[in-house]
Amino acid sequence: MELDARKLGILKAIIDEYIMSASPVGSRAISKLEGFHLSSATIRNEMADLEELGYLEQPHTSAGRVPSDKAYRLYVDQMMQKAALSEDEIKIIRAHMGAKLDEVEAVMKQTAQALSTVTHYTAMVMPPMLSANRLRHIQIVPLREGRALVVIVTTAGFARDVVIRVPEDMDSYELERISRMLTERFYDCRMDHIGERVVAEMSSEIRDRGAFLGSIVEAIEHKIEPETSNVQLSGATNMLHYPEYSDVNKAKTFLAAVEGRSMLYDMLKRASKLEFSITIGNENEDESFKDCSIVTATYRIGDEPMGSFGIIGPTRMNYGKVLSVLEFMRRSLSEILSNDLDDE
Amino acid sequence: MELDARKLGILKAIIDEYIMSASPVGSRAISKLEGFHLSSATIRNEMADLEELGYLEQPHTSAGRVPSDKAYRLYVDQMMQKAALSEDEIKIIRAHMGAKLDEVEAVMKQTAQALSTVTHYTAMVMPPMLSANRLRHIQIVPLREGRALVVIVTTAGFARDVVIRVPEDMDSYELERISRMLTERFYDCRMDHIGERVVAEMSSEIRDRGAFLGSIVEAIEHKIEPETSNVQLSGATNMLHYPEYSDVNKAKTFLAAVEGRSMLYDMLKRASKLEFSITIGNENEDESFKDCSIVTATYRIGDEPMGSFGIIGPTRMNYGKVLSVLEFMRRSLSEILSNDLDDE
DNA sequence: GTTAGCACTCGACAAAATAGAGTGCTAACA
DNA sequence: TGTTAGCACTCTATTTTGTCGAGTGCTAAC
Repeated sequence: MELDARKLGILKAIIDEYIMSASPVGSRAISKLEGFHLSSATIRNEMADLEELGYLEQPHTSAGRVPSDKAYRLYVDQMMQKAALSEDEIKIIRAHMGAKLDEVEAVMKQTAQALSTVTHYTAMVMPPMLSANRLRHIQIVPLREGRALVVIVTTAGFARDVVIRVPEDMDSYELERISRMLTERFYDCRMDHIGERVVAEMSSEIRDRGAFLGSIVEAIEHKIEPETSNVQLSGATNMLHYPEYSDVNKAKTFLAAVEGRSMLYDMLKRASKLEFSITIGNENEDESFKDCSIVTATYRIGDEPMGSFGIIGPTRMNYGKVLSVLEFMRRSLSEILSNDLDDE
Repeated sequence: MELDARKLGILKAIIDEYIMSASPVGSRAISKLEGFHLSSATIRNEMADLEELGYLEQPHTSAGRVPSDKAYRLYVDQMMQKAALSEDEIKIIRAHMGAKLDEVEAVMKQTAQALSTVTHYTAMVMPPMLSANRLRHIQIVPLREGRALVVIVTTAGFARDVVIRVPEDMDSYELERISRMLTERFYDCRMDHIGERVVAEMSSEIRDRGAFLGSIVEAIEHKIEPETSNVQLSGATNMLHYPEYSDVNKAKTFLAAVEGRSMLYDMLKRASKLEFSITIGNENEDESFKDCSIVTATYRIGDEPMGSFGIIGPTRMNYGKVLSVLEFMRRSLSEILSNDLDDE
């Protein structure tokens, strides 16, 4: 038995219907649809076949049928059509992304909010990696005895800071001197090259300060990547609208998984290697997302991938719409951030 | 009719019972309690009185009775006894607060987690105000044309940054010069005094740069206060354990109110004027917290109040325990942050 | 002032009845 | 051979009904 055009059509119709209604689809509903001139009995036969092939599932005898993860995968890969954004949706996004984009943090937050508002799902956004940014300034500020704060500023207007230990015998003048030297020497150097260059160029010069320089390099490399707490999350409660989560326990599992944000961080990190990615239900590694689909996109500045963002929704998600939204947002984001970086 | 000792005792027993069980308390349950040698009929009479006085409510004829907000208020003000922390609880807190407290951000996060884990309610923590901190360093780093990043470092190892506009004709040397001058001049100055001192001492000197200095001052004053997004939240999903929130809609309202964190920010801000505060049910201004009680505490460094944190739970909250936990945490926090500031 | 007794109320829960959506199978049809 | 009408059957969701028990308020007696 194979998947001929008619079966495919029926499957698509079932999925579309189920995405709308969230309740099992029966043969009669399909047979009454425009475009099929088949009786419900015929549809029933086809549905039985589709079930045998693993594309449909029956919650119990005599309910309608529900698409399996396998069906969604097929749908996403071959049958789905992208849904253009409506005027209203574009308006909502513009409202969030307009004006005052001075701080990148704010851009990320607005992005997350726009995404969750437009899609009615849960949105997550990871801020840009600093790798492709260039260094503007390093400042080592002595705090209390034995501690200093390293502040690093990059082209895009990011400041990152981290507390390091300093040798007791190092006074504030020396720290200032080192700050100035590092800034001068590595001005406009790509952030992800600083580490090796420091090691290569400087180890010979300041031999007895090796350990100290090491800790600065470590700090820099560590701060290139965003942190868990920087992942913006928005609309987690949107999930409670959906019948899938009317059971409080399911809701709890989902919300708890999302609350820590470290799982989201990992997912976005992994996703940043791809332009777009879709993982459906059981394709998700984590148990708590077995009933969810996760769609992500990666935004770039120039050729460089900078970070990812995505949508988490029920497997019964409006994939077409979500993909369009992500694509739109990907472009806006790249634009906004490039402007921030280059001109204006 | 007045509230004699016996009525008070009965009311306290009812409240204690209801806090434990979450279900309406009947007269028999009370009469069987140690310490009352009264029949259920007598208790019933007293309960009828208490209801008339507004301390008890009846969900419907012939359920037991439930304490009103007024009753909780009385309970908290006069009858409650603090519950000492158990060994286990102290252990949990120590586990969170031990070690690696280099970054204040991390301390705040751990605090929130400790609070929510120990109490099983929702915890919120606001990071310290910078007002009492002293300036360590100001650096103005030119970014693209017409924009610069102001980075401010304070004694406690905080760095705050903000993008400002700079006059087109101002080059990086001048910015460096101004940075150095500001740092030297206001080194060790309290953050909340810098604004006025700049205005008082410097306006005459750099007359034509008034607007520019103004924007720096504004940036500093603005960044003294933490931002909405800095409020740490933990255990929001804990609320779903409680029968009060087994209704998905109630849960949704609560979680949505909490998700934005701006409401929490406002509450904590207001609370930072008091050592401790308890608001019960309807005492909360916001509609979404009408079924909650919120207990907050303010931590200090030396004499200076620095920030607040608190617990949100059902009105039927274990007030005694929560207060003890907050008190304990208030002390730990003050200690940890003082160490961070002063010695080590 | 306290208490035993009693009729009454009301929600929670379980069992039973009903409705309806959907299925699979068979036999007839084109 | 593929399609379809018809029908018996299955299963859930919903409603109805009945029962149980906790709790109350009131009265009368102690």
